[in-house]
Amino acid sequence: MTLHPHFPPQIEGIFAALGDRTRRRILAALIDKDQTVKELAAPIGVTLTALGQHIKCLEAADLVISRKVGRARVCSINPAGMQGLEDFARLQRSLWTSRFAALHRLLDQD
Amino acid sequence: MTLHPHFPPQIEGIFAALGDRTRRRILAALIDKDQTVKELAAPIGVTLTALGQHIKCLEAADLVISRKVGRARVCSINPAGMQGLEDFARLQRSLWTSRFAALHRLLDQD
DNA sequence: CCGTTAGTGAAGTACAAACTTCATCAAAAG
DNA sequence: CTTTTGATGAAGTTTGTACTTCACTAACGG
Repeated sequence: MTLHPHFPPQIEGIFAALGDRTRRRILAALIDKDQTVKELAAPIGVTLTALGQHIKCLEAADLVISRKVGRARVCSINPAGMQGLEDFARLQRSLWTSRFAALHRLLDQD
Repeated sequence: MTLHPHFPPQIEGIFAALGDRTRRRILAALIDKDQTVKELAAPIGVTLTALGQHIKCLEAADLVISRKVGRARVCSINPAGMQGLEDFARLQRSLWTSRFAALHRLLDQD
C-alpha cells in the first residue's frame, strides 16, 4: 500500500516512549545514576504502580534495562536505544539532504 | 527543584510531535516530495481539518515548513528539526558513555 | 514468625488529544 | 457572477492513556 519506506517499528516505540513528559524525566534521572523504582517515583510524585508501568514502556523501547535486586528493581539506561535514535535521525536527514541535492541537479540542468 | 539538566524545550516538541503515528506518516510522505494538505490527507484517510492540525503541530516542532500557494498549503520537511534530534541523541549517548567511563575508572582504582 | 517495605496485576477513573462535523473564507474554474 | 475546491476556525465527540486504588506477593528486619 505505502510506496514509501516506513519508520522502523523500533523507532516508533522510541517516539511513543519519549513522547511522554514523565518518561523523559525518568530517563533524565537515570542519566545521573542507576535507580530503583521507588527512588525514581519519589521526586516525580507518582505511585510505584505508575512508575513501574513507565519502566515497562521504556524497556519495550530498549531505552532502559532493569534487573531485580532482592525486592527492588534497579533501572539503568540502555545506550543502544539512544544509538538507534541517533542513527535514525542521521538517516532521515541524509534522505532529505539527498533529495534536496537531486532537486538542485535538476534545476541546474540546461 | 530539579538538579539534573532537563531536555531542551525544543526537543520536547519534537518528541511530542513524533509520538503520534499519523504525524510520522505525514513526515514519511514528505521525505519523498513536498505535498499539499489535501495530497497528504488522502492516503492517510483523515479530513483536511485533522491534517491541518497535525501540520500546525509539526511546524511548532520545527520539523515541517509550509507556505500558501494560491488556496493550497504546500508542506516541506524542515531539516533543522532532524538535525536537532540527531544532536540531542548524540549528546544523551555521550552523557551515558562518559558516566560509564567514570564508573570504570572508579572500579579500576586500587 | 510477624510486621514492614518494594513491587506488580487487575480494574476503574480522569484528562488529554486526535478526529469529526459544520460554517466560513478565499482562490480557482466555469 | 456563480460554483467548486482547498483550507481553516469553532465546537463537540470519542478514543487513548496516564494515573489511581486495592489486593496480593516476595523480600528484608525485628
